[in-house]
Amino acid sequence: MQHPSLRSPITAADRVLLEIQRAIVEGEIAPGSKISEPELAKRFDLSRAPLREALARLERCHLIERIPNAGARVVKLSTQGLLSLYQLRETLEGMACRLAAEHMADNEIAELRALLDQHLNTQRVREGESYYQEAGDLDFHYRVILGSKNDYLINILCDELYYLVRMYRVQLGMNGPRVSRAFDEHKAILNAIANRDGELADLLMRRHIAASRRNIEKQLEQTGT
Amino acid sequence: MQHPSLRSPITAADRVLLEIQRAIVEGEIAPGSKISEPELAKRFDLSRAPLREALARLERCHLIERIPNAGARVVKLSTQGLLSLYQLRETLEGMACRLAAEHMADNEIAELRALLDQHLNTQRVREGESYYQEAGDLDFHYRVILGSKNDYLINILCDELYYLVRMYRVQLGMNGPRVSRAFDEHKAILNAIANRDGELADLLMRRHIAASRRNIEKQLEQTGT
DNA sequence: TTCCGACCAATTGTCGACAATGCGGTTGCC
DNA sequence: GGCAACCGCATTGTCGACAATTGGTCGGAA
Repeated sequence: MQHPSLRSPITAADRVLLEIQRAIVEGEIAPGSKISEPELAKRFDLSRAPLREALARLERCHLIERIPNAGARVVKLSTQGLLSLYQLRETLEGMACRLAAEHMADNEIAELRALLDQHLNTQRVREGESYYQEAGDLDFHYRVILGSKNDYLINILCDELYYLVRMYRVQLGMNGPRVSRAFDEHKAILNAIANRDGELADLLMRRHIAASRRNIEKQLEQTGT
Repeated sequence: MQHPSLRSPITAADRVLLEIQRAIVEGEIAPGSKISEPELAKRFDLSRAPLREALARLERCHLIERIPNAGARVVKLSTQGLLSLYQLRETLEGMACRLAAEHMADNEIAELRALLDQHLNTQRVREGESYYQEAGDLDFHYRVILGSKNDYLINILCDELYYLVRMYRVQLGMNGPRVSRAFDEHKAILNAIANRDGELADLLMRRHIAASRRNIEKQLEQTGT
């Protein structure tokens, strides 16, 4: 499965999936709250069949947890969960960087560099708007991951883990002073990839994600357990 | 989602899932062949609703590939796919080893050591029977993965990747002379974990899986592309 | 002969209703 | 008064039928 919006025919299940995904990630549906199939079916005005299809995919990207004959609940954010998630991200995205340094085409690297400059400019203009930072950051990470050319790795990171990552970042209101530093780290990672130094790219990406984790961790502890 | 057989109520979708999983892994349903929902529904004597639920989970563990409005096909084995899969396994199971060295309880390690001795004995008796080797090997890897105590990592390896790993091994008839060497490697990995040397455990597991990959790769090239 | 377009059968996506299971409140007993 | 079993209700799992889309085939025109 790839990102639904990229697949040719957009089915009803796809639409409701995107809608619910957004609602959960942005906290519109509260973490830990119960998912009622009849209620959601009525709310989106469709039958339970496509809704269940959507729920199956939501479970796949860890946004909900289902128990047979008992229903589904939205996941709860926790320090433990954040730690496990970012621990995995460090390893996987580090691996992605190493592979990207081997497999990315020269023009892909050039495009990525252009993207980075562009994001840096829009960032300077729109100081403090976390949305653009969020989008820009994700864009960079996505491209590096795709550059690994490993389909299983791409699937896990982009389809199964990233919605949850976004959920943590959005719900904890990430912006703060880390924004500009993140751009520098991206630049360094890109340089390592451009130099075909996979080992360094791996290391830098791990540190980059670890720093991001500490940042969120701090925020989460402030907000409360 | 955890392994279906471990969840309390076994639904109809679970039964047919296990059945089809087995059929695909063992090659009873040919790789690349089309999956017909009406046909399977008739074959297992149930409606298409639970069948589609099963198909969704089969897609999740990469045993089938679905295209909207066009149907599902059993995955085809390929050198490229094997490479990507084992590349990922090296990284993930290496990580699992490192975490297991940190988090496994002493009694868990003791149990794992007992398991290894037991498997070694049964292996000596049943020389050449690849089934027991297969089961024993998986058992070892599963325990190490569970020892990592990282739920996301456990989910990816045990629920999403391992059916595919088994598919490659079963369909290529893995037995050969690597059996006894694998036991020694397991032993070395366990020792590293017992010594709480995560770095070494990581390295040894990566080598262990790389060796396994080369073994299968050789077999796959002999059999044909 | 080859390419293009429309038809047609088969398959997938969706729907509404029924059956089975789990949960909460109530009642009865210790 | 506390605990346990019972019962009704809501929710999930399953079913069969209908609608929408696809892929292939047949026919016609360049």
